[in-house]
Amino acid sequence: MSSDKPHDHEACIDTALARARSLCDDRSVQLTPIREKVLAIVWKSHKPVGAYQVLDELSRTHKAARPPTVYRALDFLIAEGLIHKIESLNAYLGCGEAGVPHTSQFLICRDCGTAEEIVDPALDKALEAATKRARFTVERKVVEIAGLCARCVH
Amino acid sequence: MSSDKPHDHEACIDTALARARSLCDDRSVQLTPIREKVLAIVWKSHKPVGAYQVLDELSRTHKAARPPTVYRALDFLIAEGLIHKIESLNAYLGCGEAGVPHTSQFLICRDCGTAEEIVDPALDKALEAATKRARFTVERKVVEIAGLCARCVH
DNA sequence: GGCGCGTTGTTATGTTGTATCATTCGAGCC
DNA sequence: GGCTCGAATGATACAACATAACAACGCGCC
Repeated sequence: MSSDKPHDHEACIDTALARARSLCDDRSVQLTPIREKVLAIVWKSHKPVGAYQVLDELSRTHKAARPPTVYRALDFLIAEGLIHKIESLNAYLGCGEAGVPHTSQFLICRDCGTAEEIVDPALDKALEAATKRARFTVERKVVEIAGLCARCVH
Repeated sequence: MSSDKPHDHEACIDTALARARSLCDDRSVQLTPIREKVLAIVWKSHKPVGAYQVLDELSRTHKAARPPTVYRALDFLIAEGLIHKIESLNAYLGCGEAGVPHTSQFLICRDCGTAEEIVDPALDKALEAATKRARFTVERKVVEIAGLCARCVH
């Protein structure tokens, strides 16, 4: 997230969950309790979360949870565009633009650990131009910028 | 690589190794036999290579090789800018622009497996503008586009 | 000769992700 | 009611990727 002031993160989670429920309903796919719980865990912060960290949390309420439980839920959520995988961290992050077509670009702070999803049409355009020039058919874009966010650079 | 015609890959490897030797010499760092061998293995193709695949190859001539052997060599080569890590594949690729400051952007074909390193000033500029706007201090950029290359799309 | 430092050897372990098959459960149908 | 089918989950095992920690070696240098 980009706000410089603290935000009501409970509301933030609630919004994300409500939107997820609505989207899954529209698409006639099942946001099961496990999937919803995993989504909530990922949304607990704006920091990318590892799959085994999700597993730890999930285990508290769901003793049967095993790695495949988590990975299946994560795969579902990614397929539905509700979360993103941060490749450079092997971690997962709630998508703030779920349901809106967009490409994912991230600013990841190595100090506070937060990852901000940015939407930059100019960057998209540059990417498109570059791939078109190479006659490359794009299926997936990974843009992950690591460094220090505005708050941590001081 | 971007050429549509086959190229002399032996020459390609030789060039990369020669440049690496020259750069390491300039910098007074040691391109030891293990490191050079690992670099040669990575350069055997223009496809990203996994660390354990490197280990398999290295083991043929170097029986003592273990995971740390390989990862130390890879870390050295990355630090010297001689190879890149492709985060979305957990694999490593020879850098065609070693010694020249540049940001790494890759077009990765899911069909033939080749990864082409592109240099696109417009893309760089867009990235810079986006991060500047967010007052984000960049340390590392990961741009990896997956899809189908011009040869495989047909 | 002994010290410091960079490199490699060695063993063990940590972290991330999948394969495979069994089981459950609800919707639609006869 | 009993069937079947498919989606989701349970359960076990394993594969793939990466690092920790300490020992040993070799070489330049005082």
